[in-house]
Order: sequence, then structure tokens, then C-alpha cells
Amino acid sequence: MKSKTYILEMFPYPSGNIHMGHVRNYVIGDISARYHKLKGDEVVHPMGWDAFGLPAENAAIQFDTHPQDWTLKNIESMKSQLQKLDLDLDWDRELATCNEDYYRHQQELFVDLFNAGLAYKKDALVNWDPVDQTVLANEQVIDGKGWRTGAPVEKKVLSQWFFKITDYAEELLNDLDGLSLWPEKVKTMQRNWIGKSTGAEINFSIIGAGNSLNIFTTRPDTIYGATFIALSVNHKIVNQLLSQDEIKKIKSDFDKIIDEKDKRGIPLKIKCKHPLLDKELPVYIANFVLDNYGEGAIFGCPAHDDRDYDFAQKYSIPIIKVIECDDKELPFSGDGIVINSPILDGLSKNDAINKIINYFEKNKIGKKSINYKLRDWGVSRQRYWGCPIPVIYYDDGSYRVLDKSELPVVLPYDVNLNGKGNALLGHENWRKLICPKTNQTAYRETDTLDTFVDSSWYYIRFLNNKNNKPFDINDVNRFLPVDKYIGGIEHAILHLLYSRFFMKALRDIYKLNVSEPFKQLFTQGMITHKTYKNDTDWVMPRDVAIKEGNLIDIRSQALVTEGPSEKMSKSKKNVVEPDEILDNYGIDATRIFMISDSPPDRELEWTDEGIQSSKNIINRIERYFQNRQTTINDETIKNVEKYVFEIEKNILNFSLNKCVANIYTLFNKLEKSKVYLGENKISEKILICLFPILPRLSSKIYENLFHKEIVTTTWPDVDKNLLLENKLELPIQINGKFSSTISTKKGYKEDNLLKAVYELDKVKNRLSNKKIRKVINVQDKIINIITD
RNA sequence: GCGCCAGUGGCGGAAUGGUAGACGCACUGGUUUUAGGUACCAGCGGGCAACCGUGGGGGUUCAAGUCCCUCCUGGCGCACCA
Repeated sequence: MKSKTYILEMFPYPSGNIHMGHVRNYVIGDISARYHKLKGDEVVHPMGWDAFGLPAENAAIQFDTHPQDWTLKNIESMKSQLQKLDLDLDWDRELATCNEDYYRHQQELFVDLFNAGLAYKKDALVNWDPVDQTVLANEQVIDGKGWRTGAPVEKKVLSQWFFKITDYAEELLNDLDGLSLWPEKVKTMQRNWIGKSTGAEINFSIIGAGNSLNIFTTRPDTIYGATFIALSVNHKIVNQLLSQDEIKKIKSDFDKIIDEKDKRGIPLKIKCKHPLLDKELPVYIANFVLDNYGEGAIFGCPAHDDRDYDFAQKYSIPIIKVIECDDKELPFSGDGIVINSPILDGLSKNDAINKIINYFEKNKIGKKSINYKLRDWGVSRQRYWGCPIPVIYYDDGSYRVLDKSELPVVLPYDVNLNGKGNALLGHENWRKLICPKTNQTAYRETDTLDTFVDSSWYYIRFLNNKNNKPFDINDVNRFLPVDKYIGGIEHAILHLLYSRFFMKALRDIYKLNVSEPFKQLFTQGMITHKTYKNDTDWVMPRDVAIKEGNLIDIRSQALVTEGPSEKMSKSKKNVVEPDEILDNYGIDATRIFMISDSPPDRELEWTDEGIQSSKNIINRIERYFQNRQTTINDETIKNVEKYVFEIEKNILNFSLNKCVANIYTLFNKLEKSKVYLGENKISEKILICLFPILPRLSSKIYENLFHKEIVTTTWPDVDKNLLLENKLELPIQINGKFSSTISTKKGYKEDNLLKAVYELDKVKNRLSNKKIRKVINVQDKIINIITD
């Protein structure tokens, strides 16, 4: 059986237009796909559309159209733009997540997840984006603002669906170690996001009340230094002690704090008992205690924690040192010897942690605990244009997840979109139904799934996009994981973490053999372009010219200043349109420029000179092959062999900029030597190697020379014997510094060669009046002569 | 603040511990062309030279852009995570 290679570029949102970033992304993948096809692999290289999501709803309201019409039209126009790029894609695998034949299977997976206990509903304090009028996942809140709208996120209690990604926290963390072909950076970001910390959960009883509260800490060794307790304002005990109005007031006071590091506390009437000492600890509500981490409560040990120290200073709370250190060093959070702690004195930090946890467990005060920053994934979105959640509700408030036989729940087309709230809520005919099982009146869930659910399994659906089941288990086991997944680093956490979770959850539900969806992840760099500005506005680079040494706007003659090269964006007017570039320079020049000037994982600066020189090398190659003489010599054969080898190596490493350098060097040599190849095996080798990068050019020349299609050939084997060069320009160093080279052959005899070396002028001069102490000969590599 | 990554000509970038600057761009001179956003030839780190040069300082090594320590600068990510 052929070996398989699954190459995938992150599928686009159908905004209507492809941009140069897409082009770079898809060209990188396409080079790989074409190479693997020539190698004879069974290549999967699909393309589809991440087609649900808010922009469609916003556009529908703005342009008086329908999200579906808008989306389908965009898909059509983007598809035709993509086809102009002539990418080697499996269009028969195409899918769009907004189509019923995609999302109906997603509803099935939802049922599976529910039955497996991995989807559940609960009241939750959620992130509410007031502009988009929807809930956001924790991952979608950046600096307290919505990831799309930038609006400050509000906290709201809503009944929401969640996926239990936390069940997989440990595995998601551990399996990162096995992803050797992922960028370290992405793995680090995921590790930080999962945020595992080990410590203890300690129980503090509230004096005079029957109850107690739990606190998570990573520093149980500092328990004897505890001098206060602080709670998040959302802690349930606060809810019992204060009225809603009081809580509201505190929250709004906290919200008004401008300095984010400012510590504020509100003392509560209760006191906690220190679990080990006969001592009362005051209890505060504090603004710096997070409600969504640990237990939403801390014990404060001011001597050994920066935040607790600030707080204690401000509210005159005692500071008790329990780790040996100089008073000047306070707060000291490092390692040290424990003091002032009856049963821990003299121990190191780690020993003290172990001992105190044992003691807690024996005395039922607390226990060892592992805490994750990762929360369960909230997937409910109060929007129309998404996958309906297959759940119905009864009048008594109970609900039922539909059976697979009752699917799909089809998203209705006839909705009234006005931008206020969820259009599905207003669609009574769709919402209301008689439950076939109970004959009761029921109402459909009107929330739809986060679109990150859609993209969490699309790479699986590509394998069987027309199957009437979500996927075929045999095909999943055969074709997954994706061998090379190419896309932007902006998905380092959200999409990639969710997909990893889905793969593992589906593995457990369907007994699949695949645990990780993406074997290799390659994150391509963005495309930048010079920016220009006049007094009031950005100016398009094409409108800028030099006049009398000054940059001017050719439309108004106004002076223009040049800014840095920045990511292409419409607002900065520094975009170039793929259509225009393709028309002016052709597909191959565009392709080779996308990989020319910098490594594919770094930024690429768009320049007019760059795209022009890409066009020039294509013309040069074409001209070269117009000479049909055959004047091959041994050196040419060796050279070609060498560059075939290099090009292959560099394609496999994604060192595509080096591939381009290989092509230039090869043709520089061929042209310089005036050797022509004609209809020869050597021509064939070169053209096949060029094919992944320059498919149009190489297939045209190939067909002219050999009268058959280049795709019917296979990638040439490299004759390793030809790579072995016998002649050698051996470098000579004196005291480790380069002096000169000497022509010789591999396998030279050191003694014989040294005689000739000492006769070299440069060597003679440098060695005069000096005594040779020793000679280092690294055979066939270098000779280093050491003097006194 | 914490964590990653990176500092090499005018610019983008090459260099399994072994001739630093491959390849491209820009630039300079020349040839062809009515003309050229074309093509071709030559040059292109600094210095007249010996030599000196990979952010600074130390170290390991016969040999360091590459390995180790330390500092500086820039970028990215996280950020009151108990």
C-alpha cells in the first residue's frame, strides 16, 4: 500500500476575498503536496470553508441580505480566486461548515459527547460581549475585552452548555511533550494556558458558624505565616453574608480602580480559625482574588508573597516570617529554611510542603491538590448563524438532548434579523414543537455552538465529506493525524487546543487509534508592506513617488512620510491584491516570491523589487531551456545531482527560502558554464524538482521537451555516489585563524600534503621565525598549524 | 514582573564546532537596446596594507556566529493564576 501524506492548511473564513496571507499559507502547503505526490504518496490535500460566524450576520444586517446567501456567495467568489492560483487541491473533498450535511454530523457528535458525559449544562458566570450580544469563552477574552469587538466584557449569569475539556487537562498537557514537530513556542503557550499547579487544598473553619471554606495554595509550607483570609467578591460565602445591593456596590467600586495593581479589601464580620494554631484570622473580600481560579479564596502570608505583602501593609495586618531570610528581602518568595513553624522548622521548602500535606491529610485539615487554570469550554452562543444545539426544553424547565434519529435540527432560513438578540428566539414556529416522545409542548434550544466547535473536527470530515456518518473509523485510523498542518500562530491556543481535545474525546468514544490531530504544525509568518502617511491619512504605496528627494503623494503632490513595514491591512492601505499580482506577474512568480526572501515561518516583506526579481528568474529559466543543444559534462551532472538533493532536503524541512537559493545557484552555474541540456535525463530531473515550486513553468517546458505530462513522472532518486566529491580545496589555519587553501584530493596523506602546505606563500610568511608545536589534521576537513 | 525567541554587510537572510556573509535585493561601473521596471559582464563588510570583523564582557576548545556564564537591546506570549 502507498504511504499516505495528509497536508492541510487552516481553512479560511469566507469573507469574500483572499488576501496575500492566504496565498502564502496555501503556496507553502501546495509545494509540500506536489512534492509528496511526485514521491508516489497517497496525498490528501483538501480545502473547505469555516462558514458559520458573526460577520455573516453583521453583513446581512448592513447590506440587507441573508447570512446564508452572503456566505455562499462569498464562498463562490473566494473559490474562483483560489482556483486562479491553480493549487493542487482535492476539491472533491470540499465542505462548508454552514451546510446541513456538515453540521448535522456535528449535532451527532454533540449527542455523543453528551452521552459520554463530556457535554453538560450549568448556570455559569460568563463573559458577555455587549457589542456582539453573545457569550465568549475564556480564551476569547483578551485583557478583559472581546477578541473580536474589543468591547469590555461584562459578567453575567446564564445557563450554558459546556464541553468538559478539563477531563483531558492532564493528557493535553502531557501529550505536548510528544509533539516534536510543533514549534516550542506554541507548546509553551498551551502549557501556560492549561496552567497546572501542584499544592494543597486546606480547610479553614469559620468561627461560630458550622461551615468552612476551602483554599488552594501552592505554598502550604508557609501556613504558619498566614495572617488573613481573602475572598473573591463572587465567593459563595460573600453571597450568604451580604445583600445583593452591597455586593453590587463593592463590585462597582472595584471596577473603578484605575491602577490594576492597587489592592483593596473589605473586611467581613466573620473570622476563620487558623488550622494549626490557636489564632483567629480576619476575612476580607479582596479585589485581587480571582473568582475563576482555585477556590476563589486565599490565605494571606504577607512575608512570602508580593501581593499579600502589599495588602498587609495597606491594612496593617501582621507580617510573620516563616522562611529564613533578611528582613530587607521581604516579601521573600524564594526557597529557604522554614522557621517559626512548630512541626516544619529546619526543613527546606519541598520537604516542608511534603510534610505538611501529610499532616493535613492525617488530620483531615486538607489534602494534596492539583489545580488547572484551564476551565471547561463554554460553547453556547446567543447567535443565529451557527450550528443549532440539538436539545429541547419542556415547560417545567427540564430538557432532553435529542436522539440521533431525530437529527438534524435544521437552521431555519426565514428569520428576522434586526441585530438585537438571537433571531432564533423570535422564530416561534421553529422554536416550538410537540415532543414526539412525551407529546408535551417543547421548545428548541436557541443558542448555537461556538464556531470553534466547527473547526475542531473539520480535518476529520474531509476524509469522508459525503459519508452519512460523521466519519469512517478506518479512514480516520489510516489518514490521521494530519502530517503537515500549516497556518497562522494566532490559533496557538484556541483552535489547536480545542481540536486536540476533540480528537481525544472522539478517540475515547469511537475507540480510534489517533490521539493527536496534527503531527507537524507549521506556523507561517505574516506578510508586511511599507506604510506611508500624509498629514491626515494613510497613503497607498503605489501612490507614492520620489520628487526632488522627497516622498510625495502623486495624486495631491503632498509630502508623505514613510513608516515601518507592517502587517498588510486595509486600514493602513498597505495591502496588495492577489488578483492584481497574478495578472501582472503570473502564478509561478507569485509562488516563488512567497517563499523567497525569508524563511516561511518569519515575516515576509512585500516589495516591488522582490516580485519583479521572482519574475526575472522565471524568464531566465525559460530562456535557458530554449537552447536545445546538448553539451553536458560530468561537472554538470554532479551539480544537478547535488541540487536535486538539496532541494528535496529543503522542501522536507520547510526551508523553502533555501530552495529558492538552490534554484538560483543551479541556474547561475548552468548559465555561466554555457552547458545546455536539451532533451536529456538531466533536464528531466531539474524540471521535476522545479515542479512543486514552479508548476506552470516546469510543466510547460517539460511537455515541450518530452511530450508527456510532468505529473506522470516521479521524483528522481539521488545518486549518492555522484555527490561524493573527490577534489578538495582544503582550508589551512594557523593558530586557528584561516590562512589559505590548498588543492588536494580526499584521502590525502598528511605528511605529503604538509610539505606542500609549508611552501604556500601565506603560510610561509606567517610561520617565519616561529616554531611549530603541533599540527591538527581533521582528515578531508581542515589543517590547523599551532605555533609557540 | 514571569516565560520564550532573536541580535550576522545598506536590507532580507546563508553557514552538521572547521574558509563568516551562500542566495536575493539595493547600490557602483561597463556592454546591448530608439527606449526600458529587460538582458549580459564586473564590483560590492571595514582597512592602503599587515590585519580586523557575527550586540558587549568573560569562559570551554587546536578551532566559536554556533557550546557555557553574564550583561545589554529588540520582538512575541502570559500577566494579581495564590
